[in-house]
Amino acid sequence: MSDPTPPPRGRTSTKRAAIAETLAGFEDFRSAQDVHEAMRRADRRVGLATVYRTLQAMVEGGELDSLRSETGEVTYRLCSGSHHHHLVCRVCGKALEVRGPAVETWAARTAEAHGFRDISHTVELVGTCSDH
Amino acid sequence: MSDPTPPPRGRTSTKRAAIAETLAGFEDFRSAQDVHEAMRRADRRVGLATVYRTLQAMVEGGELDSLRSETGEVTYRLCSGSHHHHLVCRVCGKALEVRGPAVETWAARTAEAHGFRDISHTVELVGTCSDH
DNA sequence: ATTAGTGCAAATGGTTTGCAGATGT
DNA sequence: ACATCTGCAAACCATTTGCACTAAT
Repeated sequence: MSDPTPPPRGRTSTKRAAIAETLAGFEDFRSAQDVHEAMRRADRRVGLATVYRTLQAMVEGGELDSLRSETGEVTYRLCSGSHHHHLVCRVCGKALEVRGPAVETWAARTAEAHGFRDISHTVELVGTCSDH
Repeated sequence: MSDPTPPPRGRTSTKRAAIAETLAGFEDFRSAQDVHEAMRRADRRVGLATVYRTLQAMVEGGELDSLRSETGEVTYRLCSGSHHHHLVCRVCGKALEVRGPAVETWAARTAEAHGFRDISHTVELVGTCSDH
């Protein structure tokens, strides 16, 4: 039911490029506020609203992955392509991508067993990495 | 490192009992606002702040399970005891408890393989149930 | 010219907090 | 009495929106 082909974007945007670039400088998930602050410090001022709008658009366009932090803010990171989940360190925030065929299968089967359609799943692992 | 024994509660609270009772009338996860509203309609008025405070206390005391909805609000439900995950209908909100030994194992192994300790995981399945 | 993109400030909406008064022990 | 519990209103804070303005095509 969802359009697999990302709809055409509007005209080329300077800010959007700057935001994407800033995001590229990070390894893990950052909030819109983080991105905005980072750009401010780098003297690449952007309106906070623009950051929010752009980030959302990028997620819809499939360029970004987003997830909700434990405190409830939405965080973003450049998309790596194929479907995967995250293993996040609760101390340093480092996030590793992990793939879990076992989980995908389990999710599909479980959903089907209960008569659910169009299943999507959220799987996040949080732990303390070896550096802590 | 965390105290496994729920710390002693304060004195017996009337409101807390009312809130727990209200929550008992629900099957799936409800937000603090939902609970507050339900109580208002049942003529068991309570301050919204009290609902928030109480709900949080109950989660800490291990009486409630809480999770964040897709829109970011925190939702609560009486704890059912053993560890499990949820299969939620995106249309009616109905939530089924599902157990996934496969997922637990996968989570533990994945974490270990990357040197992570004290792993906890979040797994939520969202789909459309057979009634829709 | 046209229209999408942007900034700013104001509006939202869930959640938290400060504080005075009610309540259980 | 005394500490905890409550309610109310104000404070918070991430996010959204209205609107005038700038810039890409």
